[in-house]
Amino acid sequence: MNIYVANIPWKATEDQLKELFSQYGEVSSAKVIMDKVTQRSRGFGFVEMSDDGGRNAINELNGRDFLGKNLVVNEARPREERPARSGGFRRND
DNA sequence: GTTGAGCGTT
Repeated sequence: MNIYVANIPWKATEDQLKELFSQYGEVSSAKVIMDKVTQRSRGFGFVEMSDDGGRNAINELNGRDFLGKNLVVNEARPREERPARSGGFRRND
């Protein structure tokens, strides 16, 4: 289950997210989104874990306190497919 | 060394 985690402190990392969500289920993977240029944490990330454990974590970690900040946990939106940068859209004439 | 609404790089 893909989980969207927002309002995370800039000091938080993927490992901390993984440990935090691991308490409610088996975290398959955790990711913190950071700037592509500055490489600084944008303050939000994503956590992938079991479906039942995910809902469990969302219900418990959503609105909870994390490193001094109120976490915003929700189900992540589907990322369409793999929109790679290769090529692009064709101008339909 | 800065900042604070939101949905990721493949």
